[in-house]
Amino acid sequence: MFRALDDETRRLVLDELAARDGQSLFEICSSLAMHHGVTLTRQAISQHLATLEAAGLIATERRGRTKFHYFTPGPLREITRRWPPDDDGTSRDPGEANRKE
Amino acid sequence: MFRALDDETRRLVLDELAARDGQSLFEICSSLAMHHGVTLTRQAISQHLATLEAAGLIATERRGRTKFHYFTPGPLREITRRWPPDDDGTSRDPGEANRKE
DNA sequence: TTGATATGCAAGTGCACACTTGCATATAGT
DNA sequence: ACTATATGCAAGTGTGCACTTGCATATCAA
Repeated sequence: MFRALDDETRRLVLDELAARDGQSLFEICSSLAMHHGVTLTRQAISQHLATLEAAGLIATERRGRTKFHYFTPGPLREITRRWPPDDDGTSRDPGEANRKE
Repeated sequence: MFRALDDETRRLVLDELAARDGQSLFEICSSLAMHHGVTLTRQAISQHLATLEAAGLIATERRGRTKFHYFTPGPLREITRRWPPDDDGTSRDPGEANRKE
């Protein structure tokens, strides 16, 4: 799952599906090219989709010769579950102790 | 940041610091060995800490010859900010429930 | 100073992954 | 049947990263 998120193309795919769910492979390809200037081959995107599906971040549904993809953000909750926000009770300090990057 | 999370050792480091904040490099090394059976060289852990610091996930404070490390989970919030929980119940994919894993 | 502690820098190795190319498979329309 | 559409499988390539080894630097105590 963390590995699936460690790729900007895959993160953009999630963005695209979050914006418009249920796209096919070709639709995702053109959407990525349109909105984000990603010019990868169809096979590359297909492999990314397989990775995302293996991570449980997207679900697929096959209808006829087309495969539709849906964003399933469930696994993302594992992150905040593992490292919950450091809420020490005090009001949220906008200063936020570290000021780098 | 996502790349920093894409490594089990680094995730365990975050777990360790979340459990006991302000550990030194050697303390982290022994903690990882004790609790998780991680037997890496000190330099390897040091490189991981540098990666985590570059990602803004930990902050360091040098006192004397010792460097203390603190967990700063702020950047993790970017994840839920980018893909907020899908709480609208209008999913149009029937049978979309996670059935894998 | 000498010696022990705690960390930093740099080069080398092996492997995993992103991407491509080429061919195969399945479905829909005529 | 034939053709176009939509996706899948498999092998090859290049690069980045995790980890190690070796040496250097900085701080504390005697």
